[in-house]
Amino acid sequence: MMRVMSTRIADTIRERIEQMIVTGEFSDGERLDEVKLAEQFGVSRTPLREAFQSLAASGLVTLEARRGAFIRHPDFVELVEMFEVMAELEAMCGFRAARHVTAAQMHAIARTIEACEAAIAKGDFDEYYRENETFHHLLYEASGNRFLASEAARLHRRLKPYRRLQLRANGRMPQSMREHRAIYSALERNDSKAAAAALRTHVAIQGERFNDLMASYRQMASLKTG
Amino acid sequence: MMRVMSTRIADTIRERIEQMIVTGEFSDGERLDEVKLAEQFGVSRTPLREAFQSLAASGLVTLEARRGAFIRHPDFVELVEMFEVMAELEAMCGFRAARHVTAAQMHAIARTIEACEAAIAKGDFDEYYRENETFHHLLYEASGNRFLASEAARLHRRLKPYRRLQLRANGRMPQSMREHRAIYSALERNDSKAAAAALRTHVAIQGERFNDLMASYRQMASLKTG
DNA sequence: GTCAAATCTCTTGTATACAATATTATAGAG
DNA sequence: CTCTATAATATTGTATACAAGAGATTTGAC
Repeated sequence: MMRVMSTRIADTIRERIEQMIVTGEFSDGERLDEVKLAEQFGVSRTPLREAFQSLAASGLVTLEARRGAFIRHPDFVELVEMFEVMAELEAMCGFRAARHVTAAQMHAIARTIEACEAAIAKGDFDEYYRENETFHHLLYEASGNRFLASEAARLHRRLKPYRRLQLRANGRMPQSMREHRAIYSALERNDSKAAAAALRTHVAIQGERFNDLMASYRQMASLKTG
Repeated sequence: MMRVMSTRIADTIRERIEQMIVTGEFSDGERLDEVKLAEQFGVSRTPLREAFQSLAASGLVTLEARRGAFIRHPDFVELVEMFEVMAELEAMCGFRAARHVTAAQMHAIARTIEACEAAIAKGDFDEYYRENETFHHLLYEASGNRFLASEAARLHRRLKPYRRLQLRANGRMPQSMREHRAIYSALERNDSKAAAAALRTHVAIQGERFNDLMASYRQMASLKTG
């Protein structure tokens, strides 16, 4: 889980631009100016172009030949689609985890659930987000399918900013915690179908959650164009 | 489906290297020599490095900081894992397609099935592979979830060389065709669960198919080290 | 005043030069 | 002979220079 420190400028730049994108510093469709950004970061265009490619690979920007890199915020429909796939991937993780999870993994999962609840009690949002992420990553690992785990983690990461807004938008945390416990319980009983169903519910956008996301999306949209 | 012609050297290089990787011209773990390849292709290192990044994004090579780009053939376990995820993604496509598929899409799917059968009758393998790919891509589109479709297509593409070997290894084509018809039938009846199940069976590696893949993998492995 | 064509500028794509790090070879000590 | 430290070499990472295409602007015709 610990990131290895890289001395590559391109990687650093990539992270900084990603942060800027995620915090809504660019509007949708905006072109990323190579020379301006290079100047701003005090580097040449070379590492910037590498960063652009990397960002394009994770879908945050699109590269158009001889036109440049353009910010690509998912529209609302795409966002729903992405959450739908995320739900299914997590369900798959849960399904498999119910059979493959080890005692040590169950212990670690239990610990993050408690840490989440403690964070809520303290009102420490950042702590909650961190522990929540750990919870999900542990689940991916517990699937026993490392490729699945990496794909799930990739999409999870991509959805991070939207999930965060969604949760912050209203007091969904207690409900989310109950779902965590339901997932844990299903794993404990080695009930694959229940685990899959619990995770699908936990992640999917349906009912009021749909409205929550829409609200948070509008909020982001207003940031973007502002 | 038609690829737009790009004049970027980097893109051309990327495709050529990908082709070389896929046809087993590099051994697993082999380092791709920037200067040698640049010379070989008659270009500078710049577009080569871009191609490396792109290849890394699709998982064909891994980039190690200040060490270079290394060929990353999936080992057998990883391959099975990837097919497992592919099966689930296709099942998801089928599940959704059973509800969303249009008459025009059904027509197009029927046409590719017939084209597949005609290709088998003619003994035209390349034709079969092309039509089979179209069949699956049509299914992805029919899911009505464009993000899902793009993710499925991405993984499908990544698995292409292995699927090809697997099919060629033995006379699985007739069975595969029966499964295509079963999928079509499920879609026609708007039976989501049946469509999902049929696709899971079609793609998943289980029973004898496991042995087929293992055999073809050994074949590739011998190519790689040879 | 509007439209089209040509030119000019700006931006990306590629090549090359330079810097910094990893790998290998070599020399020396034990 | 082996192990370690140091130097030499090779390779990647970054900067800069150059080439080429896209977009903007100006000029001209109608």
